[in-house]
Amino acid sequence: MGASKSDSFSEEHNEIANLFKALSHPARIAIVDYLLTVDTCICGDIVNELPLAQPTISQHLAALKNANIIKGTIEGTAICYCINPDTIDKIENHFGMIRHKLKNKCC
Amino acid sequence: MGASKSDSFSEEHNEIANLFKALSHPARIAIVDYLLTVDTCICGDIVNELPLAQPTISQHLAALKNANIIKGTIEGTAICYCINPDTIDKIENHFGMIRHKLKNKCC
DNA sequence: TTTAAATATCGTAATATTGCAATATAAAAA
DNA sequence: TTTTTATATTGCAATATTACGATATTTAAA
Repeated sequence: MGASKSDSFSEEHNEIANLFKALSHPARIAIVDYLLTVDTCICGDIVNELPLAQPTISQHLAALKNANIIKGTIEGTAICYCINPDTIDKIENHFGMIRHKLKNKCC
Repeated sequence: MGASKSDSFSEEHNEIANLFKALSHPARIAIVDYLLTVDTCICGDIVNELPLAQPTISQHLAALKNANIIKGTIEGTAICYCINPDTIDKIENHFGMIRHKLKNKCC
């Protein structure tokens, strides 16, 4: 075996796990952080910010985009990426649920 | 290569990425969900709830414990796991930061 | 049209994760 | 002490992720 048995779990559990997986690498956290720090929607200068080669960063951006955590629009030869607030909301709501359920617990 | 270049990233980025990695599998999401649903701190009956073998669940529990997302206390031959609210706080604070930084952005 | 710039994709090697059978460990019960 | 119960660890096979050089693609500039 080795593959994750995603078929055995609920759609919701798979969905939220995939969001976390998209955020489970320091480079992708750094990309999100950088997108939040720069004032405008920025483009490929992320390559200059991170100690990774351009194809690697492109892959990480694709992973974030695939999970809807960022969105990008074509701008000449560049692509302008920015955070997708809707997905941030979705994750925050999940923690809201956790927080709510934790209220009546023993720990 | 293949290994993550964690040395190249900040301590903080690695730490938050590790928290997300611990939550990046549907089985571990299901475990957290179950721990939140059951009224008391529960023990090994998670094995009966999930479509995975006991050693696999033990591994997932170890991953969650290693990330401080759950904590466990020995109770006879059983171990009583429950959510660690402090770590939930830590993750929520991260999203609070994101939310705050998003306020002044263009997207 | 040719060149330059920015990003994506392909191919591949190295490493990590996932899952489970078999086995070990540890404490309660008989 | 022996057995049972609950959990952890080991070893291994299958799959996924990470990283990057080489190359493709696409659009602006010359």
